[in-house]
Amino acid sequence: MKNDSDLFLDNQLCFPFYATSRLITRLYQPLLKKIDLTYPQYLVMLVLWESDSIIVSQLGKRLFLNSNTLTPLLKKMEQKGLLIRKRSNEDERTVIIELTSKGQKLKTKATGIPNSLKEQLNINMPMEDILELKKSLWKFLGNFETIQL
Amino acid sequence: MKNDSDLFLDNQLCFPFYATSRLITRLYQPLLKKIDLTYPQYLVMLVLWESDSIIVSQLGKRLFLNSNTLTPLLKKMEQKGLLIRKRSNEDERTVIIELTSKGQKLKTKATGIPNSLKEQLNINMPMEDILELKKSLWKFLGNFETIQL
DNA sequence: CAAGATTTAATCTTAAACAATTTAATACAT
DNA sequence: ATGTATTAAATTGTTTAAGATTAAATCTTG
Repeated sequence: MKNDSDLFLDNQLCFPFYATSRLITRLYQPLLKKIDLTYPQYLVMLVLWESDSIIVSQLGKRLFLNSNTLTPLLKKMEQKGLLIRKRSNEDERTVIIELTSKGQKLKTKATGIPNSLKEQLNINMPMEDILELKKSLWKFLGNFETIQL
Repeated sequence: MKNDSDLFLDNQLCFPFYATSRLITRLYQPLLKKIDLTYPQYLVMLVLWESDSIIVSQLGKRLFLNSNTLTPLLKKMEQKGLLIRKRSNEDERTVIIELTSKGQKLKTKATGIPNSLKEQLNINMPMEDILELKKSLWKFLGNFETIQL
């Protein structure tokens, strides 16, 4: 069952997920800087642009994040004027997040981002990095026997 | 070209990578705590267990990390006695990382981790989270038209 | 060989992540 | 109804992640 090769970095399925996630975030960074958002902040905005208003726990379920991450993040976004936080009247434990008009308007500026990113991917992503990751992912698609999460 | 649905969270390929990566790291955490490692520290150990000695820049290429992340990480691991850092004689700019015997020995304790993780996955990962991610990944495998990185 | 460019790691700063704990509100069981 | 459990968010402390800059060594090129 246990195998020495289980500990090879290239046999860890977790690693391409970890590395790809960070590389994509890096690509986003210059684009998001133009609208003064970080990547996790952008994810919050994506949710709010869909729903306008949501309680923290539901937002957390959507993004797989807890209040220990979300609370400081949302406070920062409130300071920027993108949203407001208020306790619910029905249940004082819950906090409702509401998009402000400034937050609404930001959506217009954001519409070009997905396409810009695709261009970024070709221009600024080092080709060796892409190949490395494609190789990793391909390996796992081609050979499930050695997968280690 | 631009489409309103481009900004739907569920159309972002980046998100399942980001979320899966964090969920896997969370699963690792209790297992790695037993051998006093964090997930990125574990990745460094995986590389060192393969090569015993490596310079920082090469390690960075392997893990897609720069010195601004690696230097503090490696210093912490040096304090734990897992490795030593020393300047190369041939090129004083480069820093060589070498596994200590303590670092070597840790490998034995780590051999069970990949299998333990698979059990963790079944026991401790909330099934709804897994289903959510499977749905996301499936969506992208099934429909490349709407992919937004 | 000397000036400028490049490489390598370290430093500084800001922002996420997340475990563990705390605080407050609500649900619930006897 | 009251004490106990549960839930929601916030707080605290530690570790990553990464942009921007710095400092030192090495390479390059005239």
